[in-house]
Amino acid sequence: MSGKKEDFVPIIPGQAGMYVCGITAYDVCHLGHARSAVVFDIIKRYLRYRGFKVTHVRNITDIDDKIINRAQKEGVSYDVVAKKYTEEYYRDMEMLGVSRADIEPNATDHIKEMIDTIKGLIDKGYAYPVGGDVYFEVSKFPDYGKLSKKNVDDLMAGARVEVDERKRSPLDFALWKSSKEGEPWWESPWGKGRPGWHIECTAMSSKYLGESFDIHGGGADLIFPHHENEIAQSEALTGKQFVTYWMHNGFITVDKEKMSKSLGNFFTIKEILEKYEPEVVRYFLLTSHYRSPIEFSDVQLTESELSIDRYYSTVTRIKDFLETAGAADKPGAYAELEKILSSFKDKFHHAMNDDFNTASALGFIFELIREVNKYLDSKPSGQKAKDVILKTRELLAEAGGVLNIFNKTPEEWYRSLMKVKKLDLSEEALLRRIADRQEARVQKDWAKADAIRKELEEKGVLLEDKKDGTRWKVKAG
RNA sequence: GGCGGCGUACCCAAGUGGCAAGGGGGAGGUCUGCAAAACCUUUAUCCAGCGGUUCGAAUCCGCUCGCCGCCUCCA
Repeated sequence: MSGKKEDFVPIIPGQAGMYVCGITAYDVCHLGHARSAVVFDIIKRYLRYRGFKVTHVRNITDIDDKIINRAQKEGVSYDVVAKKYTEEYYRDMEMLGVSRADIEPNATDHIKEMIDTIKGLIDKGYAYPVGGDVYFEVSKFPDYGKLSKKNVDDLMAGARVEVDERKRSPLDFALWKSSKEGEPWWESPWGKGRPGWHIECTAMSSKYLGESFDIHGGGADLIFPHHENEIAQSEALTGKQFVTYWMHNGFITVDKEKMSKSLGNFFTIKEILEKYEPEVVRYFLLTSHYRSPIEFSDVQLTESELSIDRYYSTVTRIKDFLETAGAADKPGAYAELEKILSSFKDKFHHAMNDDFNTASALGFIFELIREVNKYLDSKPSGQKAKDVILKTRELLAEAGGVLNIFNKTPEEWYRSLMKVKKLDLSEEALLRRIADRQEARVQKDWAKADAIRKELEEKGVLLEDKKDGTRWKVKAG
């Protein structure tokens, strides 16, 4: 609300109530929807990791003009459309490692709560019915505009031509809309109709999180009017502060412009997952701070893929080391690595405590990656060396766990890459060629060995000769 | 027009007034049958520009330029 970073002080110590605006289920989701979901998934995971008991509510708007339009176009009932795209949404989110919210309410399951809320607002004089509609009277709520930092006069000056002359002011917004012929409807004290968009969040958040709660999130485009209107409705009704912390994620851009339905410059999650591994997409979304705009491009996705590959290459080295390390007590120069290890958690927490700075947190992860590689290059052995490496693995897993990335085995990562890159090569055929090449290498037939390596590289597989055999990986990037 | 944000190397990107993280790329090197991976060195005397505050500013203030967003449905 202050527009600045603030320390998190929950209403109930140790707990956090978080409401995040989900989607309107009228079409498939694009990357922008994914960003919002991933960002708040991380926020929830981190708060839990730090010991907060988080109640996460994420709504689905399943009744609205766009849904009705789509249903009419397709000649089906509105709930068929809503159900279809809700399912698509959950499928996309699961791919991206977004966990389910604790409560995922649909608007249409809360018509009664909404009607009660609207009745309350009318009783208190903040809303008025006209015909079958009910509007919220903005002029009755003096704080209107406090979140978006707009003032009512400016809004009035900029108001577009108003079609509905029954409204007392162009700024007044609908709490309840009477239904037109052929539209879905619910019975209400004002006749047959359906709820306005903003009221569901007020009714459902108070039902599940109380009249006042800690965090309310969503995309930056929801600040006005959606969240402003929620504040007006909620605080008018209860007289209490609605939300302590408002958090809004920035946009995905394409050629610097906001990715959006209306501009038509969007990429659906499904399209992107045709070309990129889901973890790549999630990682990409974490490489910038959540409030900054992030430019969507193949170059950036490819770099993300390379970064992840670097991570898994190191995991492979760690695994190889732990399996083959000798007993000879030669711990080598571990001081530097130990230094990084001992400060890693603090740095990671510090980054995440600072408004969930995932980009900075990733930086620390790669700093640790470099140090452990350096240490492994020194060819250490013995128990001390193993302990240090085990500690490294544990810390990497912990950080990756919070961000819900880096949690595959390298084998899973390469198989997944193989699939998404549609390699014209089965794992069996690949292993056969590696065996062929090994034979050639034993014969010191370097020409043949190199030819096989080249052949596989052209198919998208890279070979790395190690002391005890050859490793393969799918060429990233 | 009102309100808000952004501008850091070849690209992406973090940066809480005190020697400019991290990733990708480039150049050189170590290792290797040759590679790859990994590591090392190097690639911003400087953070859009100009002023100001300060012992000290990418970080605070002012102005200028450029880009973007919200003000209408929108993650």
